Amino acid sequence: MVRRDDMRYRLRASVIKAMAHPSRLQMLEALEAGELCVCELQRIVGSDISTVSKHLSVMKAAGLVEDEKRGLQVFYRLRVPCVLGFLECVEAVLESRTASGEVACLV
Amino acid sequence: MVRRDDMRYRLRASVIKAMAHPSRLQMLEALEAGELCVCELQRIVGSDISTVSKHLSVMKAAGLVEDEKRGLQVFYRLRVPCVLGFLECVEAVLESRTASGEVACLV
DNA sequence: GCCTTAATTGGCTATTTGGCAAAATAGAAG
DNA sequence: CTTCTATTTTGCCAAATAGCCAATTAAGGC
Repeated sequence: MVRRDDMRYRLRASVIKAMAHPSRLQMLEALEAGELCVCELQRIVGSDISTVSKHLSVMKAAGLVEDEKRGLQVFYRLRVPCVLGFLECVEAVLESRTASGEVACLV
Repeated sequence: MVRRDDMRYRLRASVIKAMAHPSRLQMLEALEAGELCVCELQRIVGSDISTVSKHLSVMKAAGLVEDEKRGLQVFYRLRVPCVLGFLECVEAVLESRTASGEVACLV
C-alpha cells in the first residue's frame, strides 16, 4: 500500500538518482552542447563501452536523455534543457561546504 | 591516481546523491518552510527515528543541511535555499516522461 | 552470404546503500 | 545521581549499484 505522496517523492528521486553519478554528470554536461554518439561519450568519460551504455540507459529510463540510431551509431541528447541549470545550485552547496572549512575531499 | 576533473564530478555527484532518496526529498521540501527538529521530520516521513537520523547525517555531510542542538532537540535547516528550486526542472523531466507515453510507475 | 564496427545485454563479483533494532550518548528535570 | 526524552551510533542483513568481460544484436560494406 503506497500513499500518493510516496509515489511523488519516489518519482522525483528516480530522476535525481539518475544524475547522481560522476560519469553521468560528465555525460550530461557534454551533451549540453548537443547530441553525441555513444563512442564519443565513451572517449569523454573513459570507462568501458558497456559501462557507458548502461549509464546511458539509466538516464534514458529516467527521462533525462533520448536516443536516436543513425547508421551504426546511436546518438544521445538531453531531453530537458534545464537539467544542467541546477548544477549552479549544486556548486553553491559545494562552495558553502568549503567556505565553512569542511574538507573538500568529502566525497 | 584521480584526475582533477574526476574530483569535480565526484563532488557534484556526492551532493546530488544526497538528495536522491524519497525520504530525503520529502525532508528537504519540509525544511523549505523553516527549520524542524528530528522528531518532527520523523513524523513527516514516518520511518524509524534512527533511519531519519541517518538520512539527515547524509544530507549534512553533503552540505545540504545544517543542524543546531537546542535543549534536547536537534533542529535542521536548509543550508542553501536554492536546493528546492531545481525540483521544478525535475518535474519538467517527469512531465516530458509522461507526455511521451511512458508509464508513470517507472520508478 | 561474410566481415567489421557500434552498441546493448547477460553474467559475475565487489561495493554501497537502506532500514530496523539494540546500545550508547546528551541534556533536562526531578 | 537517577530518570526520562531526543538523538546518534553500531551491528547486522537484504537489496541495489557499478564495473568489467564475454556474448549478442544491429547496420553497413564487401
